[in-house]
Amino acid sequence: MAESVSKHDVFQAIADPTRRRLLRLLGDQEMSVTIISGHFTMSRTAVSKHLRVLADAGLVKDQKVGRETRYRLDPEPLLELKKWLSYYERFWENKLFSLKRYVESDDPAVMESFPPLRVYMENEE
Amino acid sequence: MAESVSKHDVFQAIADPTRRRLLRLLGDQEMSVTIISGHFTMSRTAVSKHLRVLADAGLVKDQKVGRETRYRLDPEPLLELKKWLSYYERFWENKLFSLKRYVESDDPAVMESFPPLRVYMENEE
DNA sequence: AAATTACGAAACAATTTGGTTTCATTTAAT
DNA sequence: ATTAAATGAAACCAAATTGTTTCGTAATTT
Repeated sequence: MAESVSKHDVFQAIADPTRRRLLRLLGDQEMSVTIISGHFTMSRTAVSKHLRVLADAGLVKDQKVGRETRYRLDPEPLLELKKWLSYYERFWENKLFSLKRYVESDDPAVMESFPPLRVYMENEE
Repeated sequence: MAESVSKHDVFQAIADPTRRRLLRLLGDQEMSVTIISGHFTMSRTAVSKHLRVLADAGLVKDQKVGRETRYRLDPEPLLELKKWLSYYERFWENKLFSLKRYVESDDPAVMESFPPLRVYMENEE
């Protein structure tokens, strides 16, 4: 299961809004480059380059069929993102959730569910 | 709950590996700019600019304390990412999970759990 | 066989990004 | 009152990003 080191990483790949639109589009259906670029105002070549970035990140796969190249979504690399995000779950669970309760409750006792404020330390790590 | 339109979006903000390291660092503890930049080889000013990008995306909050500026994580904007990602859950649940079962099972009957291949249509949307 | 279609490569340009060094300002320490 | 520390703003630079147009090539139609 060796993760091949891709030229572009997922974080980089999804940073661009056009590429996020592409992923959505290809989630519905496999499509040729010309059909895909019909959904955008930019040139076909520009779309093609975005597809290349997505392919380098492993987010899409391409397949030659006759003279056309069809792209389809491969969501697998998004698992890395999911994993990265999961680290921050605890912050939502602790801080934000209790904050929401506090804001919505009007009950000062709820304040106790807050974790103590962190102390600023000079020598961390 | 009007989402203020931030100058930088979350996707953009987390695209840079340095900024992802910053988020991790600030998750542990609130810190001053000097202390933070002590964790990086680049200049303090460079780190400061990364912090600015994160702040523009709402991912960190800053607070002036005397002559120093302390930054802390604000994970809330990551919920947008989580929401975006959730769209792709169905793909993992369908395609990948069944693929994994297929690959690992050696049982050709498992093949039936695959959804039919999508037909290429000229006129979508 | 000739024309058309689908596509990527290449060269180019504008803008953004990610870094630097220098400088001014505010606050704290001596 | 000076000096030192903490920081952001500004000017600058190299490289990457995002787009364009032009061209060549392979496959399909006519």
